[in-house]
Amino acid sequence: MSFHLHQIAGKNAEKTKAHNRRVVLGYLRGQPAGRAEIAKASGLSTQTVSNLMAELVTEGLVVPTGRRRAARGQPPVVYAFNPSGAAVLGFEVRPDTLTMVLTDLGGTALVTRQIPLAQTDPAHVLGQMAMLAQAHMPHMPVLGAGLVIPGPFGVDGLSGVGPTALPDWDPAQIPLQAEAALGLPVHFDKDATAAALAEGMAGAASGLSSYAFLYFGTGLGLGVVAQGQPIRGAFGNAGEVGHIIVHPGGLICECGNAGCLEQYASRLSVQRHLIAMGALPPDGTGLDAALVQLLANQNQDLMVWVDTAAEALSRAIGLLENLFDPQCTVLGGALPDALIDLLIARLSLPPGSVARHSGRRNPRVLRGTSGTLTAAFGAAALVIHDTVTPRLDARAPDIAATESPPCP
Amino acid sequence: MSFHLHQIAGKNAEKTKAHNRRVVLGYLRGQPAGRAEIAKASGLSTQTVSNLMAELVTEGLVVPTGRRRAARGQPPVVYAFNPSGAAVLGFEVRPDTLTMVLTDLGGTALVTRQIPLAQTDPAHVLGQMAMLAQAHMPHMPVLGAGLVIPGPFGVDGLSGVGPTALPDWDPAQIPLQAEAALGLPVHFDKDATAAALAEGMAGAASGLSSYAFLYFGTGLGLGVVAQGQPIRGAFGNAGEVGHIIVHPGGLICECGNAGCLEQYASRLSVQRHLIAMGALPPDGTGLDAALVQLLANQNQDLMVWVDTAAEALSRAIGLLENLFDPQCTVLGGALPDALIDLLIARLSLPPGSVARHSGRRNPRVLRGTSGTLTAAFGAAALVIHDTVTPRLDARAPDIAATESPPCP
DNA sequence: ATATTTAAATCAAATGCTTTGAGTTAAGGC
DNA sequence: GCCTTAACTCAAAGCATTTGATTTAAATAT
Repeated sequence: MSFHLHQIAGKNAEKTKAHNRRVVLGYLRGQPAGRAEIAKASGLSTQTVSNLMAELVTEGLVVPTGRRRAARGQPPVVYAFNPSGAAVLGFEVRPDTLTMVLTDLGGTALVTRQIPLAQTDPAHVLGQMAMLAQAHMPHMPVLGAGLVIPGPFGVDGLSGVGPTALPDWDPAQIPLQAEAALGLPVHFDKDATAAALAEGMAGAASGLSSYAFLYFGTGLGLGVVAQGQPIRGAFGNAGEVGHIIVHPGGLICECGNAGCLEQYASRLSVQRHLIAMGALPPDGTGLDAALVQLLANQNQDLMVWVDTAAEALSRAIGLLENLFDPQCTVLGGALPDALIDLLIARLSLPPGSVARHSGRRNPRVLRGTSGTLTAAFGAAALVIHDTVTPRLDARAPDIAATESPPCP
Repeated sequence: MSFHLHQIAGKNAEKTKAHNRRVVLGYLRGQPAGRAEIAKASGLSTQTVSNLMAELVTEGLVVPTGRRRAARGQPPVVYAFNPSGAAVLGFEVRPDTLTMVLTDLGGTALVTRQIPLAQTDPAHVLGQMAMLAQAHMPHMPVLGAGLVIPGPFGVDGLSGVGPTALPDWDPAQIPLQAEAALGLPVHFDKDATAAALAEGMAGAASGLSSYAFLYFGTGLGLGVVAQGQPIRGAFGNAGEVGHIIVHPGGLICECGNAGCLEQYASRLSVQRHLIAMGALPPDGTGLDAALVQLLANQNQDLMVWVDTAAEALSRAIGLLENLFDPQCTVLGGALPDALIDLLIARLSLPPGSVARHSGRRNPRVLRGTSGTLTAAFGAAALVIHDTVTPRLDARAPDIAATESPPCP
């Protein structure tokens, strides 16, 4: 899988059927419904929906839940999406850890495993992944695997440095190698984008078609879903929010900028702050426990950081609102819930934002799924998303096709 | 047309054919090709491509350009996209002016008209539009009309104020009314998004699938195309770049923010600066002529503005790069070419950007189409884009469908 | 109670496109 | 000249959706 949209593929009857299956599944994931309702919503004939439903029931992806007696007429047989009908794998690779989750189609964890990584070369890690997967194969069918790593990919001065560096992980090669190693279709993406999809599937953004997800990993990531589709950009690096400048002339970042958001609002930044204040040992261990503790005590050192971080985040969220016009912005990832809640409470969002819309139905900012497994669940969500969301298929270029013509 | 992606529609044989037509046309718009090549690129059979081509040739959208003798085997008959095969209309409505362009499918102008608007109520303006269209109907088929207005739509404190306000122009109603008035399919969007599509069709971004277009209108707009699709956001307000904060604590903007980009880099900002410097009469007339003149003289007052604007733009472009990961960022719109060139020359882009990518093939920033007709051409581009780009069709909700479930 | 109305679901063609496989045409290479 | 390669065409087959007539089942009216 590459990130450029090379050439959109043509369709035939089979592709059309696959599309319609996704339409039906996607609708049913939102709410249980009878066949006639689905037909009306999708524009398909009831007969077609009947045929598809019969297949989906056979496969176990959908289950009838009895008749609904509502108005006149024969009451419809209501069908519901069956999360237990199949499973998916999600892998998150970080320089020091490999995380695997096995979830059902609802995103509910069946198995979670974390193992430390001594080496980070793809061959070794893929071997570990295959081993883990082998050891936890469920009885239900496994539809595919998601694989996420921290971004950005292939950026001078950003990718090779810092604690998230994974050398030799080429986005163009890895998915194919992973498919070979796992024997499953593999969906590859960066952690924040995947985490955003997870949030849209079962979390705070469920049911939304346009939203932004700020992901606290080591740094700060961003996944944006616009009109139901994740934004990936030309090289899969969209959403590199950690290095947007919120304080011109502010703290120097290793990326070369001054005043990067990540310097003010990230795990690393709070860790550094607490070490400097003597609230954490110099090696920075025990951050999560300390955060919970300090938060409970309303520790002033922490509050100082919260205010600074909230100011920086407010600017960033204002930006995201004006650039992406999301239904809402969600904050989640590897920080304690209570801390994220506090950050949200301390936000002062800029007034000049398209988020102040008369048609708005959602809060501007919400807390999403927290915890260190967020990205791995996101990886699983990549597969689920692919299963239930209609899409435009791309075709890989065959022979030395021009990848992107030069800007004239 | 609404901006929420309500529910994706199912496909049948006819829809499939329409999709495949777009695939073929889209490929041919990039480069002339033989049928076998198109088949290979699209994954369709040669027979299908043959059938589609026969239709497209009959309709005049595609023309054979002779055989290409290349390697062994029977030389392919090469077909080219025929821009003259049909025409499209583009309308731009501003509070004081209605602009219409009639272009061929290559985006080349056949007719351009501007008329002043005394009233801005939709009924009157739609009447004027119908009148203009009527008066300039070409002999070739007209595929549709694009209609653009300045954004944002429905935003408290932004939409109703300032020189771009068009009260009573409801994005949910206008397209339908326009279709009735014109008797053509109408594509509605905000000016900058449409202008971006135009740039991707024939301008600096042609052939690119991910790019950002900064549009100098009265204020400063942004259109973003990601993976071939324009980003519109939940309410069609994505790309409201004028009100992102580039100078925290800087100049007060009427939106309520301090330090908005628009205060530093826009027609209004340079106009205000030149008036303050006495280089322009207090009513601000004659801006364009003055700009050309002052530029030729390397006027110091103007240079001061250019440096300030370039600094603000550099920050904004850095942001866009990190958030959208475009192949390049294009600057265009209602400023003289030479001034845009100078702005680009004076940029100092931040180093911490995913644009510093090893796979990069395009300049980070380019000048695009300038002139006051940019947005109207963009409106026309909406129709052309729709004609040649495969898409996921949405279905309008039928009866009291939940438009967007509340963020839980 | 019984008949009527309304709506869902099924059955059995029919329809629309795409694909397949055999055959034809036109060029380069030996 | 003959073989190979590749593009293209023709006719039949295949796949999935649609259409129109029927059946089923509940709410309402008589």
